[in-house]
Amino acid sequence: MHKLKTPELHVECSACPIRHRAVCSRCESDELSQLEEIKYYRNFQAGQTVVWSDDPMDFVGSVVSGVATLSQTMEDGRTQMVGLLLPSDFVGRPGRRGAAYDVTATSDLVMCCFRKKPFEKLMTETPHIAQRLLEMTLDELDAAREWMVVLGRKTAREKIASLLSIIARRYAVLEDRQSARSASFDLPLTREAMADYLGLTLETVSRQMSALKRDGTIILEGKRGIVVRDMSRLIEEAGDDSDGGFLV
Amino acid sequence: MHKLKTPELHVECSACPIRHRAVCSRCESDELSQLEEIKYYRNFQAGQTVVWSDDPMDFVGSVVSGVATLSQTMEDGRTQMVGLLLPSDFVGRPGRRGAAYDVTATSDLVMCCFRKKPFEKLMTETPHIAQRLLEMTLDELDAAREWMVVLGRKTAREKIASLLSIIARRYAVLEDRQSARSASFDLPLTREAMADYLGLTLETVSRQMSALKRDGTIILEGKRGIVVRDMSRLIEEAGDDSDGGFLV
DNA sequence: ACTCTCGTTTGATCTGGGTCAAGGCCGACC
DNA sequence: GGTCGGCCTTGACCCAGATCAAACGAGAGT
Repeated sequence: MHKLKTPELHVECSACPIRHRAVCSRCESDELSQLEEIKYYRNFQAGQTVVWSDDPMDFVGSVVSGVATLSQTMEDGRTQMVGLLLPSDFVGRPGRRGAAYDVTATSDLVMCCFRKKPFEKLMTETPHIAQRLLEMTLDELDAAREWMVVLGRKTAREKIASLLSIIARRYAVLEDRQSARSASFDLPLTREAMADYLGLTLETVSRQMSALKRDGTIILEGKRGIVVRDMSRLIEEAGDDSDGGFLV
Repeated sequence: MHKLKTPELHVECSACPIRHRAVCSRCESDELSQLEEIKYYRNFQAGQTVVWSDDPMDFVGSVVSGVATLSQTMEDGRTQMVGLLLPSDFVGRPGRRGAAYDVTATSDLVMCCFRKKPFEKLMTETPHIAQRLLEMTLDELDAAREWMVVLGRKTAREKIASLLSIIARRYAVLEDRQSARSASFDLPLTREAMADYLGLTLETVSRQMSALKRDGTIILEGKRGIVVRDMSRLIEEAGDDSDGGFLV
C-alpha cells in the first residue's frame, strides 16, 4: 500500500493491481512509466452505471475505493449479481470485446483505469503481467465457484451469513485487522442488491437480517452500519465448508 | 483436430488445449517438443475420483474423452458441482497448491496430463502459453458466472433445460454440427449428478425430465440417450438471456 | 431363472421462501 | 414543518420444490 504521485488527483491507490500486485511485486521501473502514461482515474456516484453488458468497454481497471457490482439480467427482469467488486478488485477482460455484465457503482466509486488497447499491448510485451492477471482470474474463478455453492445449496440464513462474512473478511484484510474477533463495516448494498447477490427476494433478506439481529449475531447501526459481535459465530451460521475460504 | 503420434497410446488428442489451442494456434515447434517430453495420458473408469479437493495435484491437463465433474461438498454432505469437464476442457491451477475441488470421472475418461512443475516452468518461459491460459480461464469464469444466474434465478424446469442445452451445444461444437436443428447425445450424468449441478434434488430432476419428455421437447433413448427435437425450443425453455451464451 | 444392486420414476405430504399488501423510517426538497 | 419518494420491515398466505416412501427396470452375478 503506497501513495501514488499523481498529484493532480491525490488518490491513494492502495488497489491498482497492475502497479501494486503485478508490477510492484517485481518492481521494474520501465513498466511503471509505461503504465503511468496510459493510466487515469474515474469517479462514479452511487447508483451510476459504469458499463452496460454489451458496451464495448474500452478500458480495464481496478477499484480504488467504493463498491461496484457485476450483474446480469434476464429479459423478464430477474437479475443475478455475479460479482462484487471491492477495493483492489480488477475489472475487465483483456482480449475480450464487450463487458458481458452490467457494472454498477453501489456507493461512490473511484476506479483506476487503463485504456484497453495499450494495456493489452503492454500485456503481450510483459510476460509477468499476463501471469499476474492469470493469477487474479484464478482467484475470481475460485470465488465464483465458492459462490455457486452458496447459491445452489445454502439456506436463506446461511446465504446472508455467508455474504456478511465475506464482506467482513474482505474489509478486515484491507484494513489489516484480520485477527479481530469482532468486525464492523458499512454494508454498501441495498436489501435488493443483497437479494440479487443471494438469489433471494428482498423481503427474505430483510427477514433474515432481522433474525440475525434478534438473536444477537449482528447489530445494525443505522441503515448500513453492521457490527459483527463474533466472527466465528457468523462463519458458523454460514455453514461454511472449507473454513470459509477466501471468497470474492 | 489432429492425430497425435504417441503410438504407445493410440489416443486421438482432439482436446489438448496446450497443443491444440495454445501451441497449435501458433505452431512453434520447439515448444511442441518440450511439451511432448512432459506429457502423458491417464485413464479413469466411470465413478473414479481423479483428485480429492485437498490433494496436492501435481499435474495439469485436459480432457481428451469422457466427462468429469468438479464438485465441492459441505461437511453435512450437501454437494454442489461447480464445473463440468467435457472433452477439450482444461483442469488444473498452474501456480496453485491443491486441487480445491473434487474431480470425478462420471464416465470413462481419458486425460492428457502434464507434470505441473515443468509445465509451470514452460509457462513462464513461453509468454503466449500464459496468455492462452488466461484466455481459457476467462472463458471458465464466464461459464461459472452464467451458471450463477441459473442457480440463483431459474426455475427447476429452466435449470434442466439450461443444462441440456449447454451440453448439447458443447457436443455440437465438438462434432461440428452446430447448425443442426435437432441434437442427440449421451448424457453422461446420473440424475443425482444433474441435481448436484443444478442445486436441486434428484427427484425434482427426474420429474422435470419426465415433464420435458411428456410434452415432446426431448426424447429419452434408454437411460442415457437424449434426443432434442428442436434446439431453439429447448433454449427457449431455458429462459435464456444473452441468447444462451457459450456456457461451460 | 432368480435375486441383488443401483439408478430411476412416481406419489403424497410438508415447508422455506416467494408473493402480495400494508405500514414505518428518514432524509430531501418545498 | 409537511409531505414526498426511497428504502426497509412485518404480516398473511401460497406454491415450487424438498422430503419421505414405495416400487420399477435393467444389467450383473450365481
